[in-house]
Formats: sequence, structure tokens, C-alpha cells
Amino acid sequence: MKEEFKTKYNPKEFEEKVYEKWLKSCCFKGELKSLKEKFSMVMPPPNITGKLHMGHALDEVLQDILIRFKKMKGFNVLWAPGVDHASIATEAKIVEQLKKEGLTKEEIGKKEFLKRAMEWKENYEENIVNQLKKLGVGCDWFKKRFTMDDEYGKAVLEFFLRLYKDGLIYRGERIINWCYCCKTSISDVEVKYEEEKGKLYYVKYYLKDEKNFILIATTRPETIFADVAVAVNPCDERFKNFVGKTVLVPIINKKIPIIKDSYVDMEFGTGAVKITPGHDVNDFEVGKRHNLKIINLFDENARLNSVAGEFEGLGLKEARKKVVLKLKELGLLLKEEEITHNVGHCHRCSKTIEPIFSMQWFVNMEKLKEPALNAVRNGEIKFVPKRFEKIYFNWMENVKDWCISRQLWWGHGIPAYYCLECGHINVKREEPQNCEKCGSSNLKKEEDTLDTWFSSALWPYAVFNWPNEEDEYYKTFYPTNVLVTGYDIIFFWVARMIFSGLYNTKKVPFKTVLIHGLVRDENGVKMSKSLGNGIDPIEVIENYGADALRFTLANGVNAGNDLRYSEKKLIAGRNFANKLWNAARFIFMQTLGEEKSFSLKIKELNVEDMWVLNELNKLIKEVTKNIEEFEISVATDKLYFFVWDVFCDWYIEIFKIRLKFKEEGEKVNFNVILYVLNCVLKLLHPFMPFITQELYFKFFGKEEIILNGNWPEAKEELNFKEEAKAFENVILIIKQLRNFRAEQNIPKKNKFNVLIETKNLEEIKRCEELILELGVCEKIEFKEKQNEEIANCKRIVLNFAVIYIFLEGLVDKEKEKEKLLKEKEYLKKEIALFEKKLSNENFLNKAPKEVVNKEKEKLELKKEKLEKINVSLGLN
RNA sequence: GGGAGCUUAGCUCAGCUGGGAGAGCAUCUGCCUUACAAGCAGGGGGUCACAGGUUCGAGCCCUGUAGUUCCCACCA
Repeated sequence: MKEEFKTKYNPKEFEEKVYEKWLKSCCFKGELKSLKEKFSMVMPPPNITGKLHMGHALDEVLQDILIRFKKMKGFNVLWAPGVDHASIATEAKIVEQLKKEGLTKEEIGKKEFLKRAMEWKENYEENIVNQLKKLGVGCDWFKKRFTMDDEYGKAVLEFFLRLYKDGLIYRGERIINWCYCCKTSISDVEVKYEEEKGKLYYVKYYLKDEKNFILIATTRPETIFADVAVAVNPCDERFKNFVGKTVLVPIINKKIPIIKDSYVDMEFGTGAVKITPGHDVNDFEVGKRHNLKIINLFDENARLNSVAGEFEGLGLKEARKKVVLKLKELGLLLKEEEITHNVGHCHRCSKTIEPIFSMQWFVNMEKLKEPALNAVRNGEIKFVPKRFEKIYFNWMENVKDWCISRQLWWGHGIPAYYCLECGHINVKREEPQNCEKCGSSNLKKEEDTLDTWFSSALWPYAVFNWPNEEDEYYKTFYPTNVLVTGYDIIFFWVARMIFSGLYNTKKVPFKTVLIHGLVRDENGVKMSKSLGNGIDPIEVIENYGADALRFTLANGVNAGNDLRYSEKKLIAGRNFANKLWNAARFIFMQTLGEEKSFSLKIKELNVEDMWVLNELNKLIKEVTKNIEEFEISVATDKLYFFVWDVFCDWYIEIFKIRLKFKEEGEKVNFNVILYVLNCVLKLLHPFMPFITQELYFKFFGKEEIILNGNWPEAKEELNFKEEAKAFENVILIIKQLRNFRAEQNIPKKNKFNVLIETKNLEEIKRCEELILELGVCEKIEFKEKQNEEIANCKRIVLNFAVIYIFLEGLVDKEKEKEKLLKEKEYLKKEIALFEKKLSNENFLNKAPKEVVNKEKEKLELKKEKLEKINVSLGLN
């Protein structure tokens, strides 16, 4: 044998080579001008911030299963990969890198910074691509894209200009979420609220020229300098006489009015609220209604500015401490109360988010959201599982305007040019020389960049070169079929792809959104870098192979629920691969020197052949349906069972016996075993592409790319329902014999002498060899009817047969009798139950006929068995 | 405050439109039976969270309760 076929499965020896062959064969390439129906997907582009984690692995594996399946089903498949520039996240990484060198981004300047970022991108992209290849993903690398490459930039620009032209992008001052750590605004979805312990401070605001005061409760006493009013509920009798009066802001004694506004909750705190429009969204709204001034209290480094008087320059925490102290000194602090309240944190750096009043660019969502809602409402886009649609609706229905400008360097620019003469904003595709309004050449480009999701929202069509709608790829592959992603980015990305897609292309960007959960560790904790409980998929692949990881992930994933990763599961996956490997190895060794092609001839089939083919037919039908309905783990379960149980433990074991008993010079028929192996490799291929391909090479041709072959089909002529059923009975007899041996601890050298009494004489008798071998019997006698009582033997009663095992001295007659009596009692009870059911008029009338018949059959079988037991007991 | 998921064997989880509960791991027993000890044969182990309801029939459908996880909103 030229080629080695080692006992132990060692994926390291072939995975990489196999991937190379795939690349060489171009089997992942989407075809243009193909007559086949297309199936396309875009890969959610991993961020270039680092390496892939287990969540990516899950996401990629699910997609890869789908595309491989579709490809084998004969579709023209294209899966477009790529990476995301991830502006805020990557920028933070570069800043961190600079910090290690003792530098800041300001020190090296924007140009140098962007150069570094590009270098970073090259580096990490290569790494990510390699990792994807190790996972075995079959994406079309020729279509790889980066969210900040030049072509992509055109799409982003187009989107911006269209929105602007339609009046859906505006620049304005609003309260936005500001991260002082990342030094940029962020959108609402990027704020994560967490419960925190805090204090509610009760502060006296004295009325001007009066000894009376109004008590307000605040969690943020340091912001009092930016107060512009105190508000009470219009219906609040307690403050009836206060409304309209003036109070003094503590410490700085600024005069502010007491106003009434229904926003104030009479039940909470003291019923009086200080209004700080510059630092609170609700206060901002109140301020707008009452025409109040907006005061900004912080500078860009989150320190108090001159508004704070003596507290100027203090950081937020420091300021709070000092202000509280001062209030105490002045006798203005009545009490402090412990409370827990929700505080916003930055999605990226986890630092506290401050709402501040700032000039930013926004997308008006009002007109965009309706089509996006309708597309899901009317089923043009379907979420799997469906329950995520509700989450989507809830978010989309309540969506606020989207703050898209970021004070970052790494990202797409905003095509706006400010006229420094007249203040006009020129929004242009190309940088203008002169202001369109006043003609001045004194223009300054907007320095802010765009939210990273503004560009990734275009991914499903920008990868196909939109806005060039004449592009062949765009025409062939857009809209895409399925989008696979985790539920954690429905708002960030899925929702935005939907409304942007509908707006830009007038088409839904994908028809199905397949949602999966997060990967958790063994203890159910979400894997994360900060917790250090993440497991590197590449390390796992090194140790166990990509197929083991893939199978384990596919087997564990279920309908949008999180999945718990554990090494034990992985070992089970690896063992399965090993099992398959060795089964193939066995067949390979038996067929050495033989032609590996096969052709099934119905006439030549044994009963066990018919049985395995019948099972295989069922498997093909079910697995195909399962994948089509995205029931991935159900499919893997069935494949696992078939390969291990049906094929290895039964069919191959039986095959060995056939080999053993073959006549001198008789040629063994490998057609069935090769056919089953061939189908199994194909069926498993989407899940375990490497091992199946490697084995396929070994058996069915060195250049045969399994992916280019056909998905197996269930063949009508291979349905052998009756024969399969008969063979199940043989299996049952063998199991009974084994069971008895194991229970009695009888060593194998003591072979049984057996009498099988059965009405299905021929069916059972033709498998005599198998029963002899697998049941470890010396001799078997078959009889249709056993009339005389047989003494001193073990009786096993089945509904279609009685097995008599003759064993001198090994059978305790009394015990056997006892056992049979027990079984009889149990049977009688069951029969009573069934009879009751079958005499129930309602059941007979209302239950479907098949069900009733099935129940009748069951009852008959039980009755037959009971009769046999009675015979055995000699009571009949 | 609103919404969603989960609760099934010791553990991790399946169980598709209702028709008498399964897998992997763990455990126990016996086996190196030459494809595989990453294995083979066999066993034990479940009031399907609880309470009602619909139904001839409920792990599955409906209502409620409890525990648990998560998402959204947010009152200073």
C-alpha cells in the first residue's frame, strides 16, 4: 500500500493540504452567467481588531454548512468574505499600541496614525483569513472585501449623499452619548446600561429673598452649576405656591425659575427636579419646551469648565466629592440616600457615558423605518427563529435618530465642507474649490468620521460593487439569501442593513436571517476577553482538528439559544471523526486492489443490505429537510446515529461475518458498503468537510472534489420497508441473546444452543449465520411451533418469537419462572390499559385512523406475547 | 416598567405541526472479539419546575405561579 492509512485519525496530516486542493479547484467561486439557481450569502465581516473567537467559529461554521449543502444541491453558490475596519475598536487598539511606545495619536498626527492603522489592518486581516481557512470555510476569496477599501468608500459616499439629498441626514446640536475615554460620540445602541449603586442627594434650593426652600433630589450634585430651572409636576399641590418663583442654585447662587412640567414624577424623590438640559436627555426635552438655556459644564477631558467657578478643572468624581462637601458645609445637604440606578456604559471601553449637548450628524429614521418594518411584517424577510422578529419590531418601532458622526480618525470621512466665510455647509461628492453659496475658497473639510455601522450597513450589496447596479456580481447575487449572525447584533447591524438596503437598492438585502446564540464557557459564562475565559478556536483545531470543532458546534447549536462549550463535547466530536476514519479504514483495507466504483444491483442485495439502504434513504430525506429548515443540530444527531450505530455497529459487523463465511474463491460484493460510505461522506461533508474530503480522495478519486458532486438523493427503488422490518426482528433476537449473556455474565467461550420458535420462520432463518456469530451461539434450531414443554432452559419471549436457550446448570428454573410471572403481570396491566383505550368510543371516533390502527397493532402484539408467556409457563 | 428564553436522567442538552420520553458525557458490569480502548457488548437512572385548563389523549397547546438567564426602556 503506497498510501498510509493510520489507525488513529490525525487531522493535522491532511486538513491544510485538503484546503489547498479546494482553492486550486476554485470550487468556492461563484459563477457569473450561470443557468443554475443562485444561492448567496455575505459573511459578517470580523473586526480587524484581533483574532477570531469561538463566536466567530460558530457563525462561520453555520454559514459554511449552508453553502456547502447548497453547492452540492446544485446551486450557483457565492459566499462573500471580508473584514470590517471597526473604527472605534481599532482606533482604541492603535492608541493603546502608541501608548506602549509612550506616544499619543495627536503627537504622531493623523497621517501617520492612519498609516499605522492600515498596517495593523494588513496584519490582522491576513491572520483572520488564515484562521478562516483553518476552519475550512468555503467562501469565495476572490470576492473578499474590506469595509474601507476604495470601492467600498464609493458606496458609503453614495449612501451619505442620497440621504442628504433626501433630507434624511442633518447636522444639529443634540444631547448625545459621549465617551470621555474614547473621546467620541456614540450611538444609542452602543450604550449599555448597568445597575450601579449610587446615592441620591437631597439638596436645598432656597427661594430668592425668602427663608423657604424647595428640596430637590439628585444623583449628580456636581451638575448643579448647569442647572437652569427647577421643575415640579403641574398637578402637585405641594408646590402650588412655588411655581413661578425664583430659586438660587446652591454655591453659585444663580437665579433660576421654578417651572411646571408633566415630565416630573410626583412619587419619586421630592417631586421637584433640577433641570440640566446640557447633560440629560429628559431635561433637554423639558428645556426645549420652556425655552431654557443649555449649559455645558464639562470640557473635552471630562473636567468641569469655568461654569463651575471654584470647582473648575476637577474631574467628575473629584468634583462630586468636593461639591457634596461644600453643600454640607453650607448646610444645604439635607440627606443622602443609597439607591441603585442604571448607568450607561460605553459598549467598547465600559467607561461611564455622559450625555452631553453637542453638534453632530444624524440620520433621520422616521422615513427609513417603515419600509424596514414592513419587509419583516409581510414576510419578505424572515427571522429564524421567529421570535427575534418581535425584538426587531420593538427596536425599529421606537428607533430614534441615529448619531452617525464620530470624533475619530480611523473611519470613512464625512463629505461635508464648511465655508469659513459664510458658514454654509457644502455636501459634495468631490472636494469643492469654492463655497456653493458665497464662492469663498476658504473651505474646511469635516474632520469627524462615520459610525462604523454606517458603512457595514451596506455590506450585502457593497461587496457586489453597488452603487454600480450593472455589475454582474450585483445582478447575479444580490439580494442574498441568508444572513447568519448572533442575536447580539440585530440592532447594530441587521436592522441597519435592512433599512439601508431597502433605501439604496429598493430590495431586501436578504430573505432569511438565521440567528444563533452566544458561545458560553463550561460554567455558562459568556466568553470574553476581559474575563479571560475565551477559548481560541485555532488552538482547539490544533489539538482536535477543525472537523471535531465544527461537528461539536453544529451539534450544540439550537434555535437562537446560547450554547455551552466544553472540552468533553469536543472530545465526543473528535471521537466521532475517529470512528468515521476507522470505518473507512476497514473498508479500504478490505477493498485493497479492488475498484472503488460501485453499482447497486437490486437482485444481489441481502436482507441486511436492504435494511441499511432503507435506513440510509430515511436518513437522506430527513437530513436534507433538517438542513433546509436550519435544524442543524438535529441533522448532526441523525448522522451521528446512522454512522455509529447503524453503519459501524451493525452493518460493518455483519459485513465482517459475510467476509468470514464466504466460500473459497467467492468474490465479495462491495457495492453496498461503498455506496453507503459514499453517501455518508457526502452527507457529512457540510459538517466535517476535511475528513470527508480526505476519505473521498482515498476512495473515489484523487482529484474528486466532494463539493462538486451531488447531494445524495433518496431512491425510491431502495425503499425496503418490509425487509427492513424483518431484519429489525433479527437484530432484536441478537440483542436478546447478548443481553442475557451479559446479565448472566456468561463468558463467550460458552456458546449457546438455541431454539427459536417463530411464525416468521424464513425471515429469521435466512440470517442464521448472523445470529450464530453476533449472538454467540453454537447451534440454532428453528421451529414454527414448539408443542412440547422444554425443561431446563431459558425462555425469552418476544411478540414474534420465543427464544429457548439451553444451558446445563446455568439456569435457575424457579427464578426464570418468577421473572416470567412478573413480566406477565406487567403485560396484563398494559393490555388492560390498551383495551380500555380501544374501547373508548371517543378515542375510536376522534383519533386519526392510523393512530387507532397503530394502537390496535400494539395491543395485538402484546396479546401474542402474553400468550407465548402463558405457553412458556405451561399454564395454557 | 415592557418583552423574550430557559426549567426533561448525576451533568450538558435534543425531542419537528399533540398519539406512551432520547443522545453525549458520567456511572455500573463484562470484554484488548485484528477498523476503531478516541473501542465493543450490556445495565441502572426521569411525577418532563409547579398548579389549573383544552383534548379521547399533553413534555409539546392555553392560563397562572415559582425559580433562572437575557433584551429593551428608564424617574432626577
